[in-house]
Amino acid sequence: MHHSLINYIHERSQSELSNADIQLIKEAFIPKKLGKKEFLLRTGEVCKYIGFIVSGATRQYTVDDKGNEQVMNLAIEQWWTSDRESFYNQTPSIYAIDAWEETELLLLPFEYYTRVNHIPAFREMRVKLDDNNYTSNQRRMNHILNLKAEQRYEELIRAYPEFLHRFPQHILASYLGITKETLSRIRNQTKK
Amino acid sequence: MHHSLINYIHERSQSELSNADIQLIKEAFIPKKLGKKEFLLRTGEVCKYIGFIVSGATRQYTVDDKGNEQVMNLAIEQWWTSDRESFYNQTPSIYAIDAWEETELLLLPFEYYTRVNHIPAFREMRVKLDDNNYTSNQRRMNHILNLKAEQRYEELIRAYPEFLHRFPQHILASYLGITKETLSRIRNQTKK
DNA sequence: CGCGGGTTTGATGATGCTCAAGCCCGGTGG
DNA sequence: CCACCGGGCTTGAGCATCATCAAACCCGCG
Repeated sequence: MHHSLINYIHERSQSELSNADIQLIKEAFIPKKLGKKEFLLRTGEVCKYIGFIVSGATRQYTVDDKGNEQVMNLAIEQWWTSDRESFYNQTPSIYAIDAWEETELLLLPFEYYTRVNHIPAFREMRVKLDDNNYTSNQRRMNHILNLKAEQRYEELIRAYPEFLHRFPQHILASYLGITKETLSRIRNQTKK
Repeated sequence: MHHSLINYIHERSQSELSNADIQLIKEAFIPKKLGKKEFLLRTGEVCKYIGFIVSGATRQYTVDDKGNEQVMNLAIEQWWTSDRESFYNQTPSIYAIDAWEETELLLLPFEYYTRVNHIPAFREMRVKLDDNNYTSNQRRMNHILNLKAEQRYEELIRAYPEFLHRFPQHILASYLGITKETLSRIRNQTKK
C-alpha cells in the first residue's frame, strides 16, 4: 500500500526520496480499511490524521439542525482527506468524514506530521497541493456565487467527470449546493 | 512604510529577522500608492505582485457578461492582496483588483518571491497565513451553501465588523452573494 | 417477492432577483 | 448660500429559481 503513496510523491516533486525518507513514510503512515459508511472523523472529534486514499471514496460533510447532510468535499483514490482546520489546531471539527465506498487509506498521525514534513519531496508535494487546493476552492466559490444550478452541474462534469459514476446523484447535488430533485430535473432537461 | 510589514512579520513568526533579512525585504517590496478605483490588477493581465496593504482598502472581483461586478475578496490594512492562481502560475487572471480607498501598498514582485521565501520568519508567517486563509475560505463556502442571506450578513458582522464602515453596502452585498436591495431589506428588517 | 436506496414527477411556496422609481445627503459650482 | 448632481440607499411590484413535501417508480439483492 505504501508503494502507491511513494509513487504519488515521486510524481509530484523534484527532490528524490532517500531510503531513510521511504523508511519514515512506511513507519508514519498507518494502513487502514474502512467499510461503506464507516467514519474517519465524527463531528465534534479532533481530526487526528491526514488520510491518503489508496482506493475507494470518501465524503466530508456537515449535518444541520434538521439532520440534512451538506457535502463539503468529495475525494477518491490518489486524493487526500482530512479536516485541515481541526488537524492543524487540534480542535474539534464541525465536519464528519466517512467512506462512501470500501476504502483503503494511509493515515498520517498528527505526531508524525512535523517529521514527515521535513522530507523535502513531501514538502514540495504539499506546497503544490495546497496551491491547487486553494485555486480550486476559489473557483468553486466563484461558481456558487455566480452560476445557476445548471451551469454548476456542467462545471462539475467538466472538472470531475469521474465523480459521476462514483457518487449517487443526491450526494453530487448536495456538493453542488442544490437538492436532489433539482439535479434530477436538470439532467432530464438537458437530455432533450 | 517597510516598518509596518517588518512588524507584521515579527508578530507572526517565531524566528527573528536578521539584518540581512530586513535588507532583503526593503529591497524586494516596492512601495506604491493607489488612488480610489485605480487598478492593481486588471482582468486578463498576469498578476505580477503580492501586495501587502499598509493603509487603505482593496477589492478583488470578476465582471460577468452583463457588466455585473461580483466581489470575491475584500482587504484592508495589514492584509494581503493578489490573485494567487495567476501569480504562482504567471497566467492571465480572471479577477480585477482595485483600490476602494486611497491605498498604500508594498508590492513583492514575482522575481523576488523565491528569495524572500527563503527567509525563515517570512515563510513561517506565510504558512500560518495560508492556513487561516484556507479555513476561512472553507467557512465562507459552508456559509454560502448552508445559510440564508440574513444569517450570512450576521456572520459578516461577527467576523469582519470593520468592513461595515469601510465598504458601502452594495459592495458588501456582492461579497455576500446577494443584491444590494436584498441587503437593504435585511437591515431594515432586523432593525425592528 | 419484497425491501431499501436511489431517482423521478408534480404541486406549492419561499427566497431573493430584476426593474423602476424615489429619496437622502454630501460635495461642487454658480 | 442655494441649486444641482451623483453615488448610494430604500421601497415596491412582479417574477425566476429553487426548496419543500408527498407520492410513485425503479431496480438490484437478500
